[in-house]
Amino acid sequence: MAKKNIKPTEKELEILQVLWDKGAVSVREVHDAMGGEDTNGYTTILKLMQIMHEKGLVTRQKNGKLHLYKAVPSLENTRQQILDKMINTVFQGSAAQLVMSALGNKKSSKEELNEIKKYLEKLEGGES
Amino acid sequence: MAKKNIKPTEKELEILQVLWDKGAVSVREVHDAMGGEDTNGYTTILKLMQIMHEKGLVTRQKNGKLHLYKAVPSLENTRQQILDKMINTVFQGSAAQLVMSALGNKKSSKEELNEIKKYLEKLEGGES
DNA sequence: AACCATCTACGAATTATTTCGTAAAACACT
DNA sequence: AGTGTTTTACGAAATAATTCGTAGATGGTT
Repeated sequence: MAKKNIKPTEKELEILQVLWDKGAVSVREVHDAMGGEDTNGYTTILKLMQIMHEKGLVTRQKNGKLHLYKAVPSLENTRQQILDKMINTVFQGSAAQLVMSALGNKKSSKEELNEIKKYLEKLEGGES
Repeated sequence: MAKKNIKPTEKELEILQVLWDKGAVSVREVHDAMGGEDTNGYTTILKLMQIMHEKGLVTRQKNGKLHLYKAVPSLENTRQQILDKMINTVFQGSAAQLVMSALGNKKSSKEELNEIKKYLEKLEGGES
């Protein structure tokens, strides 16, 4: 059992978003990216990120006075993780149902739909 | 503002699953369906359902000694709700990305893939 | 060195969620 | 009416997640 697979909380996910987007950043940058003091207190974000560090959700590195944080789990893994769970708890184990719900809902652009179609064909080609 | 859109918690979602599946059922039925006393204490489920009633997530009706509960939010609505949120928080607003992640991950059966393809074509046909 | 702005550490309050024990009510059956 | 089983009501404990205040550390600037 190599992977611990710690499940990020809601707020932690928001922070991970920023880290995935920006790479190695300071608490302040995250705080700003999330909407600044109007949205969350600075020390709130700081604390959260410290907790994430304890949990192993992020690594950090000193840079002068401040710490630069990086996400540990990958965006892809985390997506899979969350998708799997959602498929099981809300879509009765059927990825297809989820897909159709997702498409029916958001009016995706033609390009997006085409992209998906291509993707589907590739998938079908790959499986005998 | 007609809809309140109360967000069910994790456990509440599990209960809603059962209600969507079975219609109008007693606490005991839900409790059983969720794995019985090994999984959750009876009064835990009861309490949860009482809270859900307060929140308006379920309605209930007396039937002799017991209450029969029904889900208020629809399965479809709830799915959309959760999907939307997930698309925004983890898939950068792109339903297509979610779809492809979902398909790449779970090896869906050929039938499922075909179903999706048909669905896609219908969608494309519908939009000029 | 003294000062200032910014950052970290940390404890603790607050809020949300889940779990459970206990007691009273409801009904069925003698 | 009395007993037993099942259900409800309710309070409160246990746990998890979020928020914030305060103090001390750090580095830059004069």
